[in-house]
Amino acid sequence: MAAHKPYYVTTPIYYVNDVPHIGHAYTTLACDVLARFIRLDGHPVKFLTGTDEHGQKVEKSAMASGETPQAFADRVSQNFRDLTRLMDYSIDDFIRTTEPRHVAACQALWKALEANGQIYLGSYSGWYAVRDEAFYGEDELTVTGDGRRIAPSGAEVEWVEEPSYFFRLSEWQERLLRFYDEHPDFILPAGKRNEVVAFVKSGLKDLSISRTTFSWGIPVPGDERHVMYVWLDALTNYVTAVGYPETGAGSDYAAFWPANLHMVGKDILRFHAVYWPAFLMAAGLEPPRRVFAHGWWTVEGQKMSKSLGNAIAPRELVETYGLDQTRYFLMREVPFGNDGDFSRRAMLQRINGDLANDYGNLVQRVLSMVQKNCAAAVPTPGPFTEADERLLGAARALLDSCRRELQVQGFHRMLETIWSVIGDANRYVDEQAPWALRKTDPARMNTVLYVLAETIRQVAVLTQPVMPGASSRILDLLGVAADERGFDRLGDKDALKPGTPLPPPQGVFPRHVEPEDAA
RNA sequence: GGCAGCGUAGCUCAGUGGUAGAGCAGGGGAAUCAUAAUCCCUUGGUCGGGGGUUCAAAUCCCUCCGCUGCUACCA
Repeated sequence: MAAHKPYYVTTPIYYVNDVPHIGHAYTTLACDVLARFIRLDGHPVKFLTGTDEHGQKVEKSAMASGETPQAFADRVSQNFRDLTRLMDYSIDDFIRTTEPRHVAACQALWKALEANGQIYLGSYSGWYAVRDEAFYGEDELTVTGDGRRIAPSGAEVEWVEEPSYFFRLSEWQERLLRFYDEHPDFILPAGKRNEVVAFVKSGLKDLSISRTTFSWGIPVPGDERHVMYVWLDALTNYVTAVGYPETGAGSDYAAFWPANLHMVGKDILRFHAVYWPAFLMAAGLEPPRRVFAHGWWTVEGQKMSKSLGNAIAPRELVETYGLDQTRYFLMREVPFGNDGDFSRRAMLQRINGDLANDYGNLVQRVLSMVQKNCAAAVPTPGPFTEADERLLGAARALLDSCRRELQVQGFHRMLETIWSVIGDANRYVDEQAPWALRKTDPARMNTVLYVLAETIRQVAVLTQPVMPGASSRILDLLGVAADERGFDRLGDKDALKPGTPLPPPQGVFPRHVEPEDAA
């Protein structure tokens, strides 16, 4: 396979009406881990996130706070940029749907659809809830005593009828089904795929793709009374960012499209797995290679909600537990794709058990012995025993297993695999008892400590995508230069060099003690 | 209502025909290099209930109970 195949991964663009919470942080984190992993594996990566800034809700929120929609969007979009810095996301681009490049791309895509006969003017009517920006079916509504109609969400609806452009989605049903069939891993996890297929099989209706009831959006080319439907606008960001409509040889589009992965929350799967590929195919463009729908977090067993006020701010987590710890927990605690629960107890278990005790203490106990007994330098190994080879072999096998897991977004299994080697290493320390060898067989002690240090190097290189800060400190402690930390250095020929001077070890993963307990 | 999925040790989950598993939690022990961390041993499950197929079922079929998701234009 091409060794330097480019990889393009995207987060959804976040709606500026929201305040960033753990859910946003989670989606982007998963992409970041993937992006970092693939870069370390030697591929060019484009990692995109951004904000979705159009729509009636934004218009209304802006008005309510006495701002122009643009000023409002500027202000709130910044919250998501700040999240990038807080979480140390290695993004390559941050797109905003109000940027000129995006307006141009949307209008170009619209024209392409129009030129292909995929758009027609009709009219849309139905019960509409302004608050929800959504139409509801007659059967979904309840009528109050005074004759008002209320949507399931509690919002009042009104009858509206407006001219609207439609996309011929109904014509794409068979093509989509064939596409799902030919690309069985297009939608992950598999359960979600089945839902989407069932939905498409149940029949597709044409999709209203323009609105006239508000103006904060991208004007429809040639009919400026209409603005584009928010999803057509929003989804297009993925091609905007690779320079669409410039698609020629040498363009970013040519290099990175189709995207390898759109990471999304399970609530917006349909837009990405049905409408988006249909839009693209209808415009003569290639659909993305994969859409992964991940699950939601609950907090201490309860659903996150505004009314409960229990949404977790990423900043609070990072300040309380540390960035690497937070990133590790989110990627390790829950099988990726499932819903999961965030609890203080589980967090502490991961921080103290997995990080402080297993990983951190392994590094500390090994490097302390090296510091004291090997003149503060990488020791010189003698011949390797079977046990030595076994541990080194397990460590060297990690890269392949990690690759395999990440190919299907198995973040938790990747970490599980790495931790099995950390467990092997701790057992090996106990079995070999280098503290006893110090007196009986110093040469053998050197070999044991070398094997351990090299195992830790392998592990630390591989934990970089999840915990960039801590992994980097561990590699510093091992005397590995900053430019020697790619996956291409995991082989034997780049193993630790005996004699390399090492700094005094410092704890990398402190135990977390509850402030109440400490007092 | 329809379609799909799930229900396995206290907790989170793996296991899809061949003598019930992991991590954490609980109990006992060893060691002392290390962030009192580590290592070993161990308690614990009639695999949601019932019926069936099979030499053999957590695993296949039927049925019942419970839970969840999807069932179009809300990020």
